[in-house]
Amino acid sequence: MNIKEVAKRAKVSTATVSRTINDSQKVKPGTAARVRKAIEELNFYPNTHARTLVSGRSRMLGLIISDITNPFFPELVKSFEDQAVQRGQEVIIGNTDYSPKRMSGCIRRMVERKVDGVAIMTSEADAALVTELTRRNIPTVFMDTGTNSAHSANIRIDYAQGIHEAMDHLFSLNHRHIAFITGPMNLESARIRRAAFLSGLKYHGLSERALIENGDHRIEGGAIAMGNLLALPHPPTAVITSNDLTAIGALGAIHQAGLKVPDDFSLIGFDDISFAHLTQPPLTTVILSRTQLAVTAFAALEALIRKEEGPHDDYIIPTHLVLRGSTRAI
Amino acid sequence: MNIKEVAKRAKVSTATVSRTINDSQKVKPGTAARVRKAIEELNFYPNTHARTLVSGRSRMLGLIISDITNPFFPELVKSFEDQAVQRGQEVIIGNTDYSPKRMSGCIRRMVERKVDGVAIMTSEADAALVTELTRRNIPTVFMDTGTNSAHSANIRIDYAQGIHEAMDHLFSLNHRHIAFITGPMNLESARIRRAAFLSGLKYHGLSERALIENGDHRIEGGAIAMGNLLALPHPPTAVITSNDLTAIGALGAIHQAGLKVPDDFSLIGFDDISFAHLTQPPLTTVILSRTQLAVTAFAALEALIRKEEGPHDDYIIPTHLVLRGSTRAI
DNA sequence: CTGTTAGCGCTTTCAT
DNA sequence: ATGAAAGCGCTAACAG
Repeated sequence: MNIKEVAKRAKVSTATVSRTINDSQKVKPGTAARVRKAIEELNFYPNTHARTLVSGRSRMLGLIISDITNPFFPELVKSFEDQAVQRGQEVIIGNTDYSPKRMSGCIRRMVERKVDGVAIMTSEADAALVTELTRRNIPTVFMDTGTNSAHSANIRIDYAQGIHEAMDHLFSLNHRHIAFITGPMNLESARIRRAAFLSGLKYHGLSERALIENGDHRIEGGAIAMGNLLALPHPPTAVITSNDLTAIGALGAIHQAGLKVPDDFSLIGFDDISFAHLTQPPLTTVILSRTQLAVTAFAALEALIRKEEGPHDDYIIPTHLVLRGSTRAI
Repeated sequence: MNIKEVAKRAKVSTATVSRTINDSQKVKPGTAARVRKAIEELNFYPNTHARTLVSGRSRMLGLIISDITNPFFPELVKSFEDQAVQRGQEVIIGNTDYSPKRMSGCIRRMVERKVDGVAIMTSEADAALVTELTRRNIPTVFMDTGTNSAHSANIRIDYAQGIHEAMDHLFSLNHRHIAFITGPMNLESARIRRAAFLSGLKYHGLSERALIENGDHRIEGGAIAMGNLLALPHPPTAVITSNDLTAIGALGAIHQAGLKVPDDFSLIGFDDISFAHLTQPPLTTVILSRTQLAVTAFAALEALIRKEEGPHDDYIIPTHLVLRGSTRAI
């Protein structure tokens, strides 16, 4: 079942069938209709691999993420795929599992499959591994890392805004002794959040009371860090965490200690993963819209693929505080 | 950059390069080494589309799921992809969003991309839509629906086992008034769970006290159903739900009413989504291993693709109760 | 063991 | 507006 059979049935050449499939203007409506009828009758689907081979465009996009089971990613993946499918593009996904080795494997797969572009949405991207892409001039979009160039774009996330909103909120609730639980310090994005906390403290004239514990962006780390905070002679009255998983761990530690949120502690997370509003109490947190991120990344990638030249706008994703039940005034 | 340039550089024919790439035995080690060196130096990656075109095999698999943001799926997707990547296969994912129309779109994409096989892991599969696959003799694996044939296999999930284990557990805890909150009754898998509850009741001689509320496999439905149960003159002492989301909704309703789990109610979920152990208290639930499901589906698909004839074994995934903190004796 | 060559199904000049 | 024909990069006979 191929274009030849369609051509035979419609009594035209394969070129005309091809033109019809590709909506070329130069086909007489009557002829096109005959071709379409034949396609319908034969249940013909064009072979994308043959098309790719000759056109050089695969209509496939790569999407590299850290781990689909990390609740940050599914929504991102879904929105990105929706965009792609709407435009007739396919998405192939790469899970790096936070490993540089697997990352380079992902990139290799993308190159082999001749993707038209790739979005690297991991927080731990390693610039060195991406040379394979740049060398081949494959359009690439990064999150948080990398720079804008002819074949790549960087989506910046404004972590600071959300953190500052969280601190303003806590400040207005009379909290003056606020702690921060970080993510892993080898992550650029975790360092940015930590820095935003520090600058917020400064803004409110609280710099001398900086209270920081290290977490790992996982539940366990949050629980341990919170334990340390609770053991302090003067524990903080409020805690901001580098992500929601950390906050969930902290919440557990607080409960474990027989204390309550928000009565004894105010707690604010970051990310707004889907489970954040299901905790007891529902977690006040900072939203980073994965949909917005996906839509922006896709648009940036498309622009790159279409080689839209000129200094494109900076892509930047805002973050915002969303109030739920885990904070209260003292 | 293609096989020709590699051939030129290694001073062999393209056929020899192809043989080397494909680990054909008929290449003299020395020649193979020279070819590999050239590949390395030129940074050559074979074009998969050309390979597909000539070999007829795309080394791509389709995986159709309902919705990647439904916590049931990410783990399934990850395990399936892991298997595939290990064997040099790519996975393209289709989200049906529970819509037959989108399902048929997914299938069309799979056919166009010439996938070697497809795993349909939605619970709401519509047999009619799949004819496109069967007509083209594309190996297909289903979950819960469909039958075993030359080009398709069915993975059965033993929902009843887990439900019965849950009921035995509750019975041993002296619960005699047990309710069940169902999923949407148009889902075969939800009907099976409901039937398992009924048969369990019968087994324990409790048939005359069947107490069933309808849910929708979402949080809201669970909350509403639990509200109805709480409003009863004689509320049950324990509740089993058709999935974890329903249990989380029920948990919220119980808390809302000022009651506690497991003190006032015992609660058991189903699925063991990743958040199930993060609730307060951690949810006792029935595990359906997504990893096992993915591994089995992948193996079944591979067997089909290799055309391993003969009446293959029935594929069946067990389910088991996992004890956590939401049940207690009365 | 290695080379030559005919396609795989499609798009795209170049003619007509 | 349509057709003929030359490849896209690779694999798989078939020859040697």
